[in-house]
Amino acid sequence: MKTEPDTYSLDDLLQEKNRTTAWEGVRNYQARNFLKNEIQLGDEAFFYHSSCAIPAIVAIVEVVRPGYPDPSAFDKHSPYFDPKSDRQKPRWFRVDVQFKEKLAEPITLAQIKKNPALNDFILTRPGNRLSVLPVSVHQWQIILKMNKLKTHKDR
DNA sequence: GCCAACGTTGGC
DNA sequence: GCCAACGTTGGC
Repeated sequence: MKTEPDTYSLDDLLQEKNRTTAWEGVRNYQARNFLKNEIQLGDEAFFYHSSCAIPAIVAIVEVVRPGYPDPSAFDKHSPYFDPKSDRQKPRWFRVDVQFKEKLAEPITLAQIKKNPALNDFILTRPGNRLSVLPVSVHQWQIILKMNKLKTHKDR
């Protein structure tokens, strides 16, 4: 799951109540379908910083509430407002995620690109613009092996 | 700031 | 349903 740290960073997540946030504002149908149909309660996800100096995976989060309608689409004052989404037939969905672990060191996009075992990873495919994208179990394990985890559960 | 790649819109 | 124009994403 990608986020621009200037807009919402890992530090922001860590300051939330229960270190939990609603992953709202996704306005891409393919990403929406992952949020709505694919993501299960208890799934883990990488928390990725994009559009910044060093794009990288910085943490792991856990889905604590699976897909449900994104109310920011109904809010005229939200930057994510979409007049074409109505409450009877919501167009956009979100999930809630909770902080789980912070990586001891970020796994950078550059590192991921250099790893031939991750050639099929959607993140590194040219022109990829999905803000929510699937990671196979195999890819997940390869990426985790690229770095040691340091937990911050007791902070 | 540039620009490639892609998604969305809307006329036809 | 096609496709040109436009907007957005996101690495560099």
